Amino acid sequence: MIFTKRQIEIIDASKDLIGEKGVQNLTIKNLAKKMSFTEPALYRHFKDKTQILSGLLLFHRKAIKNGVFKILDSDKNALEKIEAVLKFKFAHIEKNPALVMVIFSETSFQYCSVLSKVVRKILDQRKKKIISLIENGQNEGNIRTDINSQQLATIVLGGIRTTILSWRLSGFESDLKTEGEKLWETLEILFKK
Amino acid sequence: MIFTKRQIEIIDASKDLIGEKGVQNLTIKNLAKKMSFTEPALYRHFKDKTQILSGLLLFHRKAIKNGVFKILDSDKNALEKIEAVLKFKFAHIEKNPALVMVIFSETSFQYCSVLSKVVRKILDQRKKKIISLIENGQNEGNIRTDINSQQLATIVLGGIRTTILSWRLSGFESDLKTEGEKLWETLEILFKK
DNA sequence: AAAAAGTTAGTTAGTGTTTACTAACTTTTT
DNA sequence: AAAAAGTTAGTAAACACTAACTAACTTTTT
Repeated sequence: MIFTKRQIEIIDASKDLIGEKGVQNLTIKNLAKKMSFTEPALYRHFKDKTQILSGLLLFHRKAIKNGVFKILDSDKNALEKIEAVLKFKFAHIEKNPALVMVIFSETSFQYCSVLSKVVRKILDQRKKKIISLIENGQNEGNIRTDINSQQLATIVLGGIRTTILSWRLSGFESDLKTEGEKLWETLEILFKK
Repeated sequence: MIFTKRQIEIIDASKDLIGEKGVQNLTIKNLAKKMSFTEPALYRHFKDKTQILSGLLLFHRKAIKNGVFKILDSDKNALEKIEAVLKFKFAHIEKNPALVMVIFSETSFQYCSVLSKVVRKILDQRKKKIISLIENGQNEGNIRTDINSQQLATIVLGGIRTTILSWRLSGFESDLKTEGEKLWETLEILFKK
């Protein structure tokens, strides 16, 4: 999955369009206008619109993966890693609100098989990663073991989701970073042995 | 907010269409076909498409409200009420999957002010109700007080959200009821004093 | 009680706009 | 000179919605 310069420019413009007015604002026409060239020119770089959107998804997944990888590779304990990942994600999302809109739109993509597969894969991998982190924490003796890792992961993911949703419904005006920190405090208390 | 017979039929048909293939499957054309009459006839009953969708939202909110009201009015303690509300909601959603698709689409509606207001109001009220329930539980001494009600509500809502999302991504094949019960077990352990 | 007037709920036929996308041609880059 | 990246001008399909009309029923007037 290698993108050309222009493709990345287009992906970036798409992200901006979505950030401005949601997924339905990403039309070929608007995209061409934002890129300051004509609609057919876009098709020199992407086969169709779906490829642009899945490009956006994959491009950012790479970025997130890299960030998370560094954290997982560090010598922190599992609980600290979860904390770091959480904070990293909130920071990334605060910088790229458009991403949330795309990921949150599983609904819209549910019947566009290409996109729904991409989204599902991303969500799946994320869940697996959190589960294994929690299991590490349980083995280290930092996380309670009276609730299984799957269920604890549901709580983590849910907390993230709800926090981001509130932020979005506030028109991105509340402070996501602070809310993220509050969430972490709560999770820490709930999870500690 | 009173609906005629026909309006309720149309709302029901809308629900079915959305349930079949998502929100974007709800077009005037499809709706007319499902109702076995022509498109313009729809406009005899609803001013425009937005009114149909917000009708769907409001109609079901009423149903849910009634169900929840009975629970809140019962003589259970707060923790038991939360449990009952949770189970009631999972049951209602399992019966009406289309509803989730609409509510989950805050994204899609974010820039349609009429619908986003309706959705936001629903989510807001729900949150308030849960917060006050949790506070009751804290006063009764059944729910831990070292985490404030707002944060605990985030955890509850998040858990619900994630559970439903998993179910949806599984193509509605996993058993929502069972998953809901598992979630409750977890929440009960986490919340108890 | 009968005619006139109005209402309800449907029809046919169509509008204008937006959508993603394409064929054919031209310019720019290498 | 050839490939890459742009243009103009267009397509077909989908979209929400409307104008004009009508059959069947109800209400009002005489």
